[in-house]
Amino acid sequence: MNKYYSITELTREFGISTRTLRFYEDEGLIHPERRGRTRLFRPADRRLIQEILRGRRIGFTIAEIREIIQVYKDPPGEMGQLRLLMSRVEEKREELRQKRKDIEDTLAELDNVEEACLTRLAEIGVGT
Amino acid sequence: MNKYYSITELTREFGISTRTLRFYEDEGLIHPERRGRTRLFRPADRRLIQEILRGRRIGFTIAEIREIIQVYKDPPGEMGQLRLLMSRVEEKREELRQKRKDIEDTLAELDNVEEACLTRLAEIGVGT
DNA sequence: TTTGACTTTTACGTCAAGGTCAACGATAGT
DNA sequence: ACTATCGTTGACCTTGACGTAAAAGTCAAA
Repeated sequence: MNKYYSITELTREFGISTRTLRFYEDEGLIHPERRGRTRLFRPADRRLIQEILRGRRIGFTIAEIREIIQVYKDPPGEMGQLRLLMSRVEEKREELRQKRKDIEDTLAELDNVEEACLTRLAEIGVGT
Repeated sequence: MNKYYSITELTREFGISTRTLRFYEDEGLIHPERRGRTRLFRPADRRLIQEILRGRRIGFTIAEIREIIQVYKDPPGEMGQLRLLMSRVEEKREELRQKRKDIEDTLAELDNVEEACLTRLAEIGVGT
């Protein structure tokens, strides 16, 4: 069985362009199979793309995403490397926690904006 | 009294460049006062810059940030405009909620990475 | 067999968000 | 008077993440 996805199938599912997927391959993020020159994406490739897009949404660069992928498929074996990796992971987490806070603050602000809008609408409504 | 901040004072506080602040002025995000040609930033400007940087951290573009600022200083008075604004605000909120979820998922993943690292370190430690 | 939908590679274009550099003015310290 | 430090404008440069167009191959349906 082993279903394959075509490139446009995936671009449609994820709302991205073929250029983007080819670009991600050039950048070493994904490695779809080939039949002749044509790319064949397997479920694992699909899941990887989902993760890439998630990384993109939260503002990771291609380089950062590549790095995370590397860690997953090939965790370093040497001690110093491991420690280095861990400290970099901790940095990333701190950054993400900050970002989460930023988002929560902004969501709260947007609540205010919405309320102000509703008030304003009521005023106008009354005047009409 | 009415304290003023100099441009470098602010760049140091926020870890950004003078170019960035001047760029934000060109883009109409801030409007510091002037004494001659020199910019004078007031506390209100400073707070605005903080909000701009928060927007930047969560991935808003300059245009989006400008738009939000506009809403704050000049909420639309016309009904259709208000409805339009509210729907756009709701879109933004949905986007932010998605982003928050992405961040939480990624934080969970980074937990796993860290654990894997610790396990690996223990293995190496034992072998040493 | 021609049309249409899909695929490929190569290569130049674009856009946002600043970086960088030049050339200069104002002010303060030595 | 000289040097440092901080400020200005204006112009071009850079980087990341793709967009877009050209030229061509594959395959199924009409």
